[in-house]
Amino acid sequence: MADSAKPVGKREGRKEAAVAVEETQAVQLGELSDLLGYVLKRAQLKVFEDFLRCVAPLQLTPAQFSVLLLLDANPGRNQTEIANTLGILRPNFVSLLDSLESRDLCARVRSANDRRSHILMLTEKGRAVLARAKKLVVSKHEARLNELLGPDGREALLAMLTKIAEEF
Amino acid sequence: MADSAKPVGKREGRKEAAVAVEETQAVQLGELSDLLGYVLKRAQLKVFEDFLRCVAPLQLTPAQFSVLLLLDANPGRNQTEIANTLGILRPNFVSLLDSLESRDLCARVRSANDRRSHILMLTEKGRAVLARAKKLVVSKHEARLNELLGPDGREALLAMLTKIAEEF
DNA sequence: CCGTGTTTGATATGGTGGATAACAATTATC
DNA sequence: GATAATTGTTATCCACCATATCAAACACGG
Repeated sequence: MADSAKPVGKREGRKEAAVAVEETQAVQLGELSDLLGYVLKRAQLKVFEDFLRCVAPLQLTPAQFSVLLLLDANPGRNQTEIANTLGILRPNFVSLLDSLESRDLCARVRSANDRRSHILMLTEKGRAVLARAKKLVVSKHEARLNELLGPDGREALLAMLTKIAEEF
Repeated sequence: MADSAKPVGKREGRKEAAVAVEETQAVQLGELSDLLGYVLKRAQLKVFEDFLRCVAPLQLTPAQFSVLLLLDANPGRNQTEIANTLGILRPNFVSLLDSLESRDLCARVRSANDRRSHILMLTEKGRAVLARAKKLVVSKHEARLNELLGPDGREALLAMLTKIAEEF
């Protein structure tokens, strides 16, 4: 703290010099841009983000939407079966179902065969909401992806991702 | 509970009957298999899972690895800059850095120009670990993806995901 | 200079998902 | 009929993400 504490270089304090000379030079991603896992996660976040926007009027998360879809395609199944196919652990599936049931989108019905299990089914409202959600997803969400990648690009992407998801 | 409570059919008690007749029929994914977001997330989980396995000997998560990569490619940057380019919020980046610094993989050095900020740098050990991690990632992780998709397939996938991550 | 506003790293905190253990009720098995 | 397994549930823990706030340090206008 003898002669120059700040006087060091107010004239081009590295920030101003940067603006003039190098515009604060952006951070280089480097090899990160070749890391499939990194780009994959980034893309996934963007896609989910857009999904939420597109289906916002119906207040459905990707997980909730996927449950409604499964219930519609698989009537008569119980919680364990639905949760398993979605890769959700049974304990965590309970509150997810609670949220849907509290909104009267689906219902748990005690099975007659096995009184331990709950048969899951969509309510009328659930079917209606699902139908509207599907339309939003197709007309806004997937449409935007189609626009960005092209129909064939989207198919190719889907095929490769499916391969990874199933065989990796 | 009059005549047959259990006697209903021990011989094919609905589970056994299923095994014989329908093998407990798998739950149908239905339209879920065409939902890009769903497949994308599934694939992402698989890839991260494999990454963890491949780089397990070095005890590095994808996030930690990406930080080491960035520090190596961008010497002299501070926490805010690194965190921002990774999409990590500054508060959450603190503990992530703590974990790396406590293992002596990187270090925070007070900047001379701006004594608020910490210049981040890899330690010798950090560089060594990063080098070993890179080898594992390339030789095991990315190699497996190459094997599954083919070199051109992997490139095409990377290109489309990058497009989504950047332009979506 | 000085006061106001901003930035940086940090802490605290809340919310959400994922994972395990344990439990009562029910069913399966022998 | 006793023992084991399954189903839904609760409780709990941990990892991530997000917001508000703070002290220290800087920037800037008067």
